[in-house]
Amino acid sequence: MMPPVTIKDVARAAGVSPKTVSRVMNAEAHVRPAVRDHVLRVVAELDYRPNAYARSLSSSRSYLIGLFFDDPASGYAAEVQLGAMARCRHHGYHLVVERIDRDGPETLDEVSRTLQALQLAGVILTPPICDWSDLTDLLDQRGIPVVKLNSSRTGSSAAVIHIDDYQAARDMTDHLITLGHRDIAFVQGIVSHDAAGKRLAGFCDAMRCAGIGIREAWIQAGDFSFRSGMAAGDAILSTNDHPSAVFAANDEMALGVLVSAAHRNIAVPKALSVVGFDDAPISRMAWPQLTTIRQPNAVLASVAIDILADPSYQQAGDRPARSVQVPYTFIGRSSSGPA
Amino acid sequence: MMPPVTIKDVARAAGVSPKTVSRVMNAEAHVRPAVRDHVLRVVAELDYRPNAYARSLSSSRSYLIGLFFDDPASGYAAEVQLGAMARCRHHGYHLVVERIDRDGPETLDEVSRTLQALQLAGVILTPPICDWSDLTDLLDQRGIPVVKLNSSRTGSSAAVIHIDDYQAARDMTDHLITLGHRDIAFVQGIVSHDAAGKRLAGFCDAMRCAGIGIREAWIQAGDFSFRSGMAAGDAILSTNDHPSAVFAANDEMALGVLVSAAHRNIAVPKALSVVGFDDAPISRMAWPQLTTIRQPNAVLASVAIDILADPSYQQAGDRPARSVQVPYTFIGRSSSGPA
DNA sequence: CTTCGCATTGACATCGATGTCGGAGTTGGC
DNA sequence: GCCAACTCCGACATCGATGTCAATGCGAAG
Repeated sequence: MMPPVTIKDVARAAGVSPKTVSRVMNAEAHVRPAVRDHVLRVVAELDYRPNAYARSLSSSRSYLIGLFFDDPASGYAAEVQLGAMARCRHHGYHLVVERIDRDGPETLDEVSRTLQALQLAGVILTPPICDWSDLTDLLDQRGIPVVKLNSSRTGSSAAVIHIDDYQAARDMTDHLITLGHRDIAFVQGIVSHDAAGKRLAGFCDAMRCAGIGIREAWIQAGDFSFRSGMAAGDAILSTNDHPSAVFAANDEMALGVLVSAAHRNIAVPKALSVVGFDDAPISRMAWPQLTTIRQPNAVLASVAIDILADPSYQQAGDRPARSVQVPYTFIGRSSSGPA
Repeated sequence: MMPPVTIKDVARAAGVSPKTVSRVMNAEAHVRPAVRDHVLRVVAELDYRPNAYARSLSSSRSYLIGLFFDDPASGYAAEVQLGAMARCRHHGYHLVVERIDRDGPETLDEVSRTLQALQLAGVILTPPICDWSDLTDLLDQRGIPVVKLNSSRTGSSAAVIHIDDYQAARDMTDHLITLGHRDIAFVQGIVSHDAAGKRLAGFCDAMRCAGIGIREAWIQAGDFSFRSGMAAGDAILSTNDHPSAVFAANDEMALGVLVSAAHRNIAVPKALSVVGFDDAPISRMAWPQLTTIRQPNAVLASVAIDILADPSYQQAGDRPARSVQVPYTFIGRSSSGPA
């Protein structure tokens, strides 16, 4: 438990000034290769690690990136976190995770406090809070770089990273149509989410292009939760002429539909095909396993970190409005079958 | 995007010295109530928030607490995080989440770098890494306060927080026995986990106390994963004289058993009772819903934060070896029924 | 009325790094 | 052979807070 090694210790041991050590640590130009190597050797020898606080204080940069969630208890959040963490480490950043409760009375104040206290180098916003304008305004106003995941709504100066939800939903719908289904129900997510809207649109357009009518009663509301999926399933499956397939806008709701079907002894996929979206871990724990769309959330998060860690993106002012689209994958499993 | 308000600004506006403002912000003694109130008013007016980096640098305290995970993608991790975050906010701390890959070649080095760079005020360790001695040694050596969750192994100077896994497993086993089951199988977790061992012991003792023999083949290995639960289910249920109940050491594995049973058209709970442990979110998404033991992970995490935030616990040296036990709850749902 | 003690306050150094700037040494073009 | 330009490096101030310590003011004790 000796006091940590400081830059002065290194400087003394290497016979140079602290400033030179600093230059070496930051890979700046104008250091003779011989000196650089020598310093690096001493650094390795003493196992010197610059103090992030001191660095931040003097350079007014930060080595902390914020990851803001509304619901950190979802598999989605976990996946994003994993991807972000791995990439952070690569860039020498660390991840500060905060729960943002949109309905909490003091949430904005808390965020404000966090921002000023930690001077975050950037923030990653996930749905649904990425579309909360009070929050994005606050971040903009402080000039903090922001990347939004799973939302293609640019609006503010934030970068956005997403998959092509619209096309993915079309693909999935086409999958069902190709299997011979014509009576297809859809369980919506929270319609104010950008992605949820795109998924619904993809479904509708696929149906329209195939010349299949959409029955009003078969478009059910939902909020991405298991419970709402079950309720939707109950509504859809309660009559005798239920559809032959249900497309839920995410896996949790699909699971709800699955349970609702089990409740009624409707065999899946024999009497009913159920498909989801996201490829959440639970989609493999269901019975039968869910056909779904793999949304590579960890990859989305890595890309977000890459953007935030990019020095050219750190400058305040006019950040380029970037929009990155990441490819998705169709995952065929056993919950869908021929009509 | 004006520069942030500093302590000097407040001092000037209030007509006092920065030091006095500092005293007020830290609730130190020796400030006249009138002055204190006045300063607080100015602080509120200017919306001043002390810079955490500067604070840490000068006081060599830290406002960051580390939360270390092996597998951040589990529901368990999410729950812990939520509890920890809420409590951190209450104490004015922030949570830095790091994934610790025990098998990664440079993991210890990474951790070491993080520790020195961030000077964490404390670290929360979750299973299984809470029992990784190389890691705990590293933390001890740096004098960083540690709290371990879900492990009652004290060993080092760390505090431990856990439920009574042994008694909970006995309760659950008694529940099955009371329902009339005598042929009961058990799916183990990773035996090196402290909690997993306790759960097995609880099961065995409950059986022994009831005078019921344990069949060797019905104690199956597992690693807490869904997949391993399914494999265990396959092994247990493949013969015609399968047990009438299966107790899995966590919910994910119980779900695996459930799927294995569905695969064989064994009706649950009619022909087979399946119970789990943890009350993970998925336990409610299963069909039928799982009977389980609620382990209040968020509460465990809050307690951990309370301990770490306790100033008396911050001092290096001889920390009291604390061990806190938190109550669990039996949750009866529909996956278990009379034999 | 003096003196001691305590509560209150501020001046100044400090934490560990980086920004600025200027000086010394080198190169190169004329 | 001289001046410009450039490379390399260190002295010093600075970031925004807190620790230390001395100065001040006040009431109570002598």
